[in-house]
Amino acid sequence: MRPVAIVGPTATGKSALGIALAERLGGEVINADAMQLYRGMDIGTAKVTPAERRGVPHHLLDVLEVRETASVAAYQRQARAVFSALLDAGRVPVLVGGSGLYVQAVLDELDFPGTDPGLRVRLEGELAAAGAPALHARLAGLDPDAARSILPSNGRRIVRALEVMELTGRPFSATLPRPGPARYGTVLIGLDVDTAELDTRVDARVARMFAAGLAAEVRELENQGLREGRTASRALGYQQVLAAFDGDCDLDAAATETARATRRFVRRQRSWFRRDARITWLDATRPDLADAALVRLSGNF
RNA sequence: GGCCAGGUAGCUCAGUUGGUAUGAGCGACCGCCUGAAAAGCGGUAGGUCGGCGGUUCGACCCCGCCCCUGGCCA
Repeated sequence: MRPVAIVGPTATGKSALGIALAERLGGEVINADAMQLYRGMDIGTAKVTPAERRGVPHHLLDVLEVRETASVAAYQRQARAVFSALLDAGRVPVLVGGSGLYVQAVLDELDFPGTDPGLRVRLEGELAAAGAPALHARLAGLDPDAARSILPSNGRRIVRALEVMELTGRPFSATLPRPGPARYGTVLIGLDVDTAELDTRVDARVARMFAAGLAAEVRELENQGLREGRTASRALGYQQVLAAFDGDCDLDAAATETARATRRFVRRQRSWFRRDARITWLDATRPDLADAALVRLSGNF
């Protein structure tokens, strides 16, 4: 049986489908959601509870502390190691998540040429001092191709391009993911829901998170260094609750803002996944969802 | 009832000493995406400038009346 990846915007039921498929295929779930890597970020990331997992093993959940910075490259190494181990053991890998780059890092031929914290700090200092356009001009002199594909205002990507060049001595020249088949013969299934309906689901889900004690969860994580966490402190819901703790707004406003930001995130997830022609899309509201997904997996449709 | 302030983009507001609104931020829509990706970056569409009259070559801007909102006084 070929591995399967379940992708798509948030709040469409990817986790539940992943568990259902794993049960029926003799598989195990591998998380491909950047924020669910964090230990303690449960309510706000809608992480499946042990009970909901129904005994299906889940990998790459709770592997980072909130003060640690997430990294696609590190994730890629770990996820591929799990994939290989499962395949060796005759288990079916079920990759589930909404972080497009993370999914791609596992399934496509992406190489990450390394990083250097000291160099990073230096370049970010230069970015702060000179501004993005100045660094972009330098990039244009070193690697015109890269400069053309990165906007002069996008400081972050400019810094990364310069870092790679200083590190490797070669042009950054972003190698676009080849439009080939996915690694391991993985079948990609996309879940989506009509926009108006999904927006309603998002609103309901955010309300549920706040009612379930998201604020208390954030308070606890704050004690564990959430504010120093470069990645975790930016997570939807967490970011907004921290702002409320700072007195910028009350918790109701934080909830409203979280819902709004999540809707925007859904749009961005769609625009990322839409361009991947390998994905077979299913309407997440159909009652026979798991069966429909299984049909795609066996290739008889 | 009287006085004052205000009514400009979906929202909060700039602005025009009368000459086709360079409007801004947020939102919306669309897109980009290689060690922070629930991040980061960009593009586009939105306005009969509260209504009706008047003055003027020309009014969002001046005048009159009216409507609405907030405040103060009775």
